[in-house]
Amino acid sequence: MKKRITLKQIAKELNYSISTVSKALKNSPEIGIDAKTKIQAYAKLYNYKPNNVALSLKNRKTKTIGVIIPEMVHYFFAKVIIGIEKFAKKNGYNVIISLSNESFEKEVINIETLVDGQIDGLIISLSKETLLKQDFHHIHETIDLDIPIILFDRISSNVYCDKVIIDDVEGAKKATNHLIKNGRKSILLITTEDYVSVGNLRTTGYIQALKENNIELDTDLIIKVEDKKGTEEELHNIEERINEVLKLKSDIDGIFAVNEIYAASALKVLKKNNIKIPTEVGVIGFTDGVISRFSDPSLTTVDQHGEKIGKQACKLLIERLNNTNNIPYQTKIIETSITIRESSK
Amino acid sequence: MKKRITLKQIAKELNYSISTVSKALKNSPEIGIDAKTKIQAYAKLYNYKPNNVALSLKNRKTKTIGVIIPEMVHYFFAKVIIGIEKFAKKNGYNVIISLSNESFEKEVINIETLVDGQIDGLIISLSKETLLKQDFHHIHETIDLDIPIILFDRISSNVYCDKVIIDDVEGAKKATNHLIKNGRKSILLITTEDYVSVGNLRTTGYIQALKENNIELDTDLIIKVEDKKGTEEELHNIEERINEVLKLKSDIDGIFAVNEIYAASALKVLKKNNIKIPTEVGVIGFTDGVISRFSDPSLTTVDQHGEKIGKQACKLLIERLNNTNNIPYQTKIIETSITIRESSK
DNA sequence: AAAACTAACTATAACGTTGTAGTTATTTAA
DNA sequence: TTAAATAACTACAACGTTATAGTTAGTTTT
Repeated sequence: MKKRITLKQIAKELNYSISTVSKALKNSPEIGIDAKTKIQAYAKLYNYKPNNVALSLKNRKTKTIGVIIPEMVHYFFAKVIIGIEKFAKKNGYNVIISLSNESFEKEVINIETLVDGQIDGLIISLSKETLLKQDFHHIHETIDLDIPIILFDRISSNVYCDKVIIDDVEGAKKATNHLIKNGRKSILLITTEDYVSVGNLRTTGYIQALKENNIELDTDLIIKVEDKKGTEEELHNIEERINEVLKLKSDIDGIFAVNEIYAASALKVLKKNNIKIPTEVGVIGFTDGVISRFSDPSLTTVDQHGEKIGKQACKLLIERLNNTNNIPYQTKIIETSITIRESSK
Repeated sequence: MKKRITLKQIAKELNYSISTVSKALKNSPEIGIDAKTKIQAYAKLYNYKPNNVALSLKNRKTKTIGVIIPEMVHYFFAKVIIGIEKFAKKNGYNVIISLSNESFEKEVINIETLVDGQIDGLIISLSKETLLKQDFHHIHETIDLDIPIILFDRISSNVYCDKVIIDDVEGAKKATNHLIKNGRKSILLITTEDYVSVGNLRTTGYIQALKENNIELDTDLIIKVEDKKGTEEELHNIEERINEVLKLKSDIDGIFAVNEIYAASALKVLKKNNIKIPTEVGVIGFTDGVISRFSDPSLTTVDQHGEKIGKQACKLLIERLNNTNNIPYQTKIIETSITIRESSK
């Protein structure tokens, strides 16, 4: 009903010019005390708020940050968004969220729509398909348009921009070492195919940890999962493979899974085989999500501190937006930490 | 580097007026074929895209929908957002997401920022604090400003607007009936304090189901949890209370929990007491999330179909945005369904 | 008392678009 | 052959804001 009031209307009503009203509301010294009080009172009464769209047009900035993530139903990404949102709000920025749904095409479309004047900068975690294709033209084009991009977690060394990642190698090493310190020697790794950068790096960390502890690498102890969509049958398939390896290698005393779903699957298979956790086999996952917390036994995990990652990404972006002179690109590494629960001890 | 090109620049470069360029790109019959081809080719070459901010200002609509949810790390809300996002994109709308974090104050601030010209309409699930306070002035003010609001899930009958909900009473009834049909008679209810609307309604459904099956209501079988933030100790507290009741009432053969966290807690306590699931006690939760799917045994749940809710909410909103003549407010009810898993059979 | 200054305003342009209302030539009708 | 019609454009205003550059009237300086 009562539409939002504009400067024009105030000006007309109080018989001042638009400029006077604008300046009075900004408390400019150019304006006399009488006019100021009158205008400010009127504005307050009618709850004047400047129209942000007009401001965006004038200032050529929207004070909005776009975020594109591969999926929503994922503890880690949800946490990252919380971090971004908090930091953004605190600095007067809004956040638009888009989902690529792990699809290259959707990622491209999302970027295009957002770049059409909606946002000042972007924070992106690349989709699996993009990583597989190694096609980053959409990212490059956006950067060329002078719209800064921050990549997090799912990054590529072929893109030059600011990045926020965890040290996946280090995290995986910590996880593996944790199991080794518990006296475990035959550790099963459940990871993804190599094209998923994080899976790849975590595999590397696992291998390094073994080497540093003089444990010989047994490739039969590595399960690489074709990681598409988490359908029921795919899940079943994973369990099947874990089961097979477990039968084949009866001396397995530890399992390191590169995400919590694989870790939960491992728990299930172990329990089905009446293998005691953690006494006979210790299990550790990656990503400290709800599944880990509520599984039985609860899962020891490598915590990625998603909220910190989000905050850092947002910070990098806002810094870049405020600095017209080009600062060199940075890659920030967020420390992981291990949360020890029942599945290992 | 290469900033986005505008109509003005094209006009200057090709020696036409801005209007001509604008019309040529819209394929207006007013413009000659020569000019059209030249202008369109040039625009394509330089990848002209209209500036959305300018369009928003001109059209007084932003083609953006604001969404405010109480929390992000929650399967149900994540699913709702997916539904909203999909439907919005398909209809040329973008989605801005804000988090109220269950706080009344944040909810108010979020609405204020979004309403400042950023969005055409809002989709909101109210925070617990708002529901407790019963203060809806911010919602009313927004509606007064002619900005349509759709409420979902956490609604209030004191607000007049479009709403999308599930039939919580019906869903709880279904759940309770499911247990009863399995021959269970002494069913423990784990619910929230009454001010949380959904908890309240689900309690009602439970009571109704008992009544319809001529089972006498035993209030000792109802645990009402003070539902604040899911801290570790609060969780522990819940488990403690379940344990007590279980000890006290040894004939309990079914448990209905109004969310999946309570259900998971119940599972834990049962297992600790060596009570067989589902043979001795059947368990059913509400919300079909990851916890239910990955728990052991996996949890039977009432599926709220969050994505459908999101889609419906978005549909209602867009319909209202397209219809200037006031249609009466609607409340859409999304059917729940039961997903049967190992915890009941 | 003319020149310089200042206080308190207003006009204008610009951000990028688009729709309406002109303005030219050129062609057609009477 | 003059009026009317048409094709192919351009000018202008408006969306809401702000910064820059005026414009007044009144006050100070000399």
